Amino acid sequence: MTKDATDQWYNPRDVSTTLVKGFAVLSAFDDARLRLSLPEIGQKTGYDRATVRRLVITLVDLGLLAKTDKTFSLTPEILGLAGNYLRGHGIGTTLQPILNSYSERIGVEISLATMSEGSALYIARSHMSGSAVSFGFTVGSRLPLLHTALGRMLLGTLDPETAAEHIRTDKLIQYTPRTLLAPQAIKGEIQKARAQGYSVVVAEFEPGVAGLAVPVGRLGTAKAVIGVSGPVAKIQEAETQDLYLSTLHICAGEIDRVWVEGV
Amino acid sequence: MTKDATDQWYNPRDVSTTLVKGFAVLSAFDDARLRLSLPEIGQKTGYDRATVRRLVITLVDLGLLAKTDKTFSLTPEILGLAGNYLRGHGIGTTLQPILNSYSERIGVEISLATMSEGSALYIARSHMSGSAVSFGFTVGSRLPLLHTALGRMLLGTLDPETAAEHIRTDKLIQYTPRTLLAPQAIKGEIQKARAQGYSVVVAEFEPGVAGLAVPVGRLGTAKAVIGVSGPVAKIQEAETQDLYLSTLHICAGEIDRVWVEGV
DNA sequence: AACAAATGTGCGATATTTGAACAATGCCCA
DNA sequence: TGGGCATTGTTCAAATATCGCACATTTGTT
Repeated sequence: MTKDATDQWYNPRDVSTTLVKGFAVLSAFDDARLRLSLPEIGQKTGYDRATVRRLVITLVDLGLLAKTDKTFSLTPEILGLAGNYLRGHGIGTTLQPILNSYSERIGVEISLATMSEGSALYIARSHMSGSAVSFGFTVGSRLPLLHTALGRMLLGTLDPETAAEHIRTDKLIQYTPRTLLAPQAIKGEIQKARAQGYSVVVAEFEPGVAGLAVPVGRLGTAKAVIGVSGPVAKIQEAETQDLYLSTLHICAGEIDRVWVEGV
Repeated sequence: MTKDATDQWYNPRDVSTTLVKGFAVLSAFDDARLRLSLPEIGQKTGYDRATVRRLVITLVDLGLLAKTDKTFSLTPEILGLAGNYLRGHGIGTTLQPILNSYSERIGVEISLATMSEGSALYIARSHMSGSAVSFGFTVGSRLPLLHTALGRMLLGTLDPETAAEHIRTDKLIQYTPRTLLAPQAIKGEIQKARAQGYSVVVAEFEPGVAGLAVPVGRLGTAKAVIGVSGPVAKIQEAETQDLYLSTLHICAGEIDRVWVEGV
C-alpha cells in the first residue's frame, strides 16, 4: 500500500493559482530576508510587479504583513494560525509536558519533528531550566532529511520507496567535512536506523554536534520522531548514549499512547 | 499623529478576493474545529461548495491541509511560516532567554503579547522547569483586550482614541462574575494602567486567576507588553505583587534595549 | 434494495487578474 | 541646485481564472 504520486484525487487545474502565489509571497520572507520591498518580492517569486503589489496589498489587508516605509515584514498574526494548529492538536497541553519531563530527567532538550515538504520540521521542543535556546532551531525550523538524526529516522520509518526517492532527488550538500555524500552510504545508514530502531548521526550537519533519534509509534506507521542532540564527545560516550536512547524510547512510547490525534 | 482609518494607502479593489477567501478557509480551523468536511467549511465561511472545494484543494496541494477520509485538518506546515517570523524577529534567540531568566527568578511564567486584529496575541512565553503548561494558552493564543491585564495594558499604551474605539465597539462578554461590563469602569481601569505604568486585573477573564502587565518601551510607542498571571490570592498579596511588578519592569527594560527589530 | 439526502464535478457567464504602457518618485552628477 | 536617468508605483483593456448553477455520484436510511 505504497503511496504513489497517483493518489492525486484532484485535478491539478483545480488548484487556485492566486492562492498559491499569495503563499509564495508569504514564504519569500524567510530567515535571511526580514524586510522586503515590492521589487525584491517580485524578484524572489518571479511574479510581475503589479501582481506582487496586489498580493502584498491583500496580505497587508489581512494583517499578515506590515508596511513600514517602503518595505514589508511579517506580523505576529501568522502565529495565530500556528496557534490554531498547536492547540487543535494538543501539542502544548499533551505533548509538551511529556517532552519536558523526560528532558528534565536526562538534562538534554528533546525535540519532536515530522516530515513536511521534504524536510524534517520541528513541531515541539522540550523546555529546560537554565538553558538558553541552543541554536537558532526552534519550533517551525526545518532540518535536512538526509544528514540529521531526526531526518534519517523519519526516512527509516517510511516505506523504503519514499526514502529512496529522497536519496535520489534531494540535493546533497556538504554541510561539514563529515557529511556523507555517497547515496549508497546514506541509504545504508537509513536502513540501519530502520533495523535497530534508532539513528545516530555525528557531525554531518553541524560541526561538533551529534544527534540521536527514535520513532514515535511503530515503524511504517510512525508519523513523527523525537531526538536529542549535543556535543559529539558526549553523544558518542557509550553510557550516555544508552541512557539517552532508552529514555527516548520510553518517551516515544508514552507520546504514542496519549497522542491520539496524530500530527 | 493618530492613525486614522484614512491612512489606507491602497485601493480596496486591489485586494485579491481569492487570497482572502483562502485564508478564511484556513482560519475556519480554529480550536473548536479540528477536522472539517467541505460542507462544514462552506457553512463556516459562507462560500459556495464548489469554491470551497477549489480552495481546499489548493491548500492541500500547498501542504497546509491534509485530507483523511472525508475531512481535512491543518498540517504542521503552518509552523514553518510561523517559524520564519519567530526566527526573523529573533524571538527565540533574543527574547526567550530574557523571559526565561526573569521568570526563573520569580518562579512564575512571563508572557509577551502584542496587539493583533483586535486581541492580545501571545508572541512568546517563558519556559519554566517543572511546570506543566498552565492552561491552554500558548504562543499564538488570543486574549480579549478589555478584560485581561495584558489587553488593558496594551490599550493603555496606545493613543486614547484607539482604546476608546475598542471600548465602544468590542463585544462585552461576562467571562466571570467579576468581569467589568460598564464601559466607563473599563475606561477608568485603562487610564489607571496608563497613569501608573502597569495594570492589574483580578478574575475578570478566568475565575480565580489574576494578572499583572507592564509595557515594553515607552508609553505611546510601546508595541508590546509583558505580564504574569496566577491565583488571585497570590497576586493580590502586596509583597508578591511588588516583586512581580518590579521584576517585570526590569525585564521590560532589558527587552526594550535589545529588541531592536520591533514586532 | 430502492429512495432520499448530501456531497462532488463539468461548464458557460462573469468578475478578477494580468502585464504592458504610462506616471511618479527618488537618485546621481554636473 | 537643477536636469536627466533609473527605479518603483499605478492604470486599464485583454486574457484568464473563478463562480455557482445544474447534473452526476456517493452515502445513509427505512
